[in-house]
Amino acid sequence: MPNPDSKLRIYNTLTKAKEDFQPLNPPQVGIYLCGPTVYAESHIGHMVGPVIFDTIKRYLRYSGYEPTWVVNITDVDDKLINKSRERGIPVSQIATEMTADYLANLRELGVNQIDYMPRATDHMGNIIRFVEDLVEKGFAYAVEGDVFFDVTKDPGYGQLSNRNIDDQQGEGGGAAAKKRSSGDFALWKSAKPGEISWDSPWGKGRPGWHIECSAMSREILGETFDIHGGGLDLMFPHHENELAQSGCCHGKPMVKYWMHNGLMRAGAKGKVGGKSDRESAAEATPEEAAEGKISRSKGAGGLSTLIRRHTGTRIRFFLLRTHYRSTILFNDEGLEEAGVALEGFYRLFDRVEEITGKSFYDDSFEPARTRAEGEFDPGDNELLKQVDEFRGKFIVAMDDDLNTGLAVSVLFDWLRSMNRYLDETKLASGAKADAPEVVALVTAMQKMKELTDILGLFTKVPASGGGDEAAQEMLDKAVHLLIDLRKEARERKDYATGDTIRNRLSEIGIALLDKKEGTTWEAS
RNA sequence: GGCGACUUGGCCGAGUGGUUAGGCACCGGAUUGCAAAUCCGUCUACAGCGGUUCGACUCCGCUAGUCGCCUCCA
Repeated sequence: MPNPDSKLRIYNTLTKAKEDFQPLNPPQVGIYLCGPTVYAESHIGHMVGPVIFDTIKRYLRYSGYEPTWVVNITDVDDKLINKSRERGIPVSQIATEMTADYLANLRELGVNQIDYMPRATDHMGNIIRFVEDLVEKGFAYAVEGDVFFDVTKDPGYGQLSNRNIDDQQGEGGGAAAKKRSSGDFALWKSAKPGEISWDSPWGKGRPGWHIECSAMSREILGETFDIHGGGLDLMFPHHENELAQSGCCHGKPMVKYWMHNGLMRAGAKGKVGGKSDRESAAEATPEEAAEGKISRSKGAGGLSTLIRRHTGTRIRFFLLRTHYRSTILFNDEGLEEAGVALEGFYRLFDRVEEITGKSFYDDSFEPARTRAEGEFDPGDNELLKQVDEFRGKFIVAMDDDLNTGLAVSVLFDWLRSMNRYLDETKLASGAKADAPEVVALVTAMQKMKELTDILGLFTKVPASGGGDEAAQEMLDKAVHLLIDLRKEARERKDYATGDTIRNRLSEIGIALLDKKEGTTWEAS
């Protein structure tokens, strides 16, 4: 065993219970997360899965495992085809653009742990083989160029989402008439004239929605792997169908642990439920009220804009403050507050850097990379005893189904403890590096870094005052403050002061322009 | 109609059968030339009604409300 101390427990959607995490082939852990269909720009809801799984992978490695994480890109499907028709450009171009957008957003949020990002269109042969296999084994049938999965052949069908085929509302659509039973779903869809297509034993066509995940996960992670994740909305039909396809094709379970993250809701202020909701709903703008659940079809705003305004770190922190399985109510005030909360850490890191000369944002503190390596003896140092306790609490929280919210609260206690220590020891910038107080401080921060690295927080220097827009606004206000001071000085004929302000600003690269209607400024 | 999740203090959000979550905001104090920051402290809780129990916010039931999925939304 890589780490006999690991007591990680994970909530498994399939069994609806928290289970001890036991990988199939330790120390290896295979993780597959359903990625986006790249037909439009991503919104914040698309980041919940990536951020939590990025954290899960970091934590698994910290716990001594060797995780491999796959996120697929679905780059061919009906919505892409529609978009292509709308915009008059090829499907591939839309996919390329939107994939780039998605990747840029991931990068901003510090999601950098993905090992493979397979694209459906790169796995066509693989997908077709999978469908052929299912047909041969009698789980699927071809009708006029389409191939459907026969849900009646799978006695376990519905186990993940706990549904009964007979209870389901029927489905319309042109393909319905071809199906043996209404619950059957498409594995392969025949191409209409002019549509993007690939050759197959059933004629020209494209894959159905779910099959690409079954084919690609098998290719990279094997017929059975450890963790499969995605948003709660994918549980049915997407994951149910994947599970059915792969299970029937291989005669064994596809996945050991199914993990589903909660969905975001666009947020009016107030509670999600309860009495106050009626009022808060009334306060919401019609746009907000109509939005409800964030989804592409309802037009949630571009994520890149949000990142520019709030920074990726802030958004990541905001997501990690809540447990991954709960609904996150998302609004601007929430992000704003997350930013305020984060400030406290930035100030601590500044204080510490003053004293030690070490930056928290790089690897200056040389944190341990695994839990085993990070074990240490605090001796009878009061600070380090506390640190050891915080570290233990943090790990317990993470072991309990990735309770990042609780883990973050430990960080806040830790923060206070560090500030208290700095207040009491009165350490300042001249402190000797080998002074016992400084040595303890460095150790404490090293431990903190060890854990914040798991959450992927504080890995880069914070942009001052938030994103670009916020910084611009702040700069503008600051310059106007100086303009006002200069005006007051000139009004009492203190031209020396007035000119000093203008000249000094000019040296910085800010030109003041005196006009009839007042003074403005521009970057020179 | 079927399946499922949820309801914690001004707001956001953890958690537990009897013991301080945490954050933001507020208030009091320490510190500070003033302010900020920091520290200390206080104050607002577990939707309603029943039941189990020595004891429930935590378990069970009912009621009310909110939310999600039910063929292509992460």
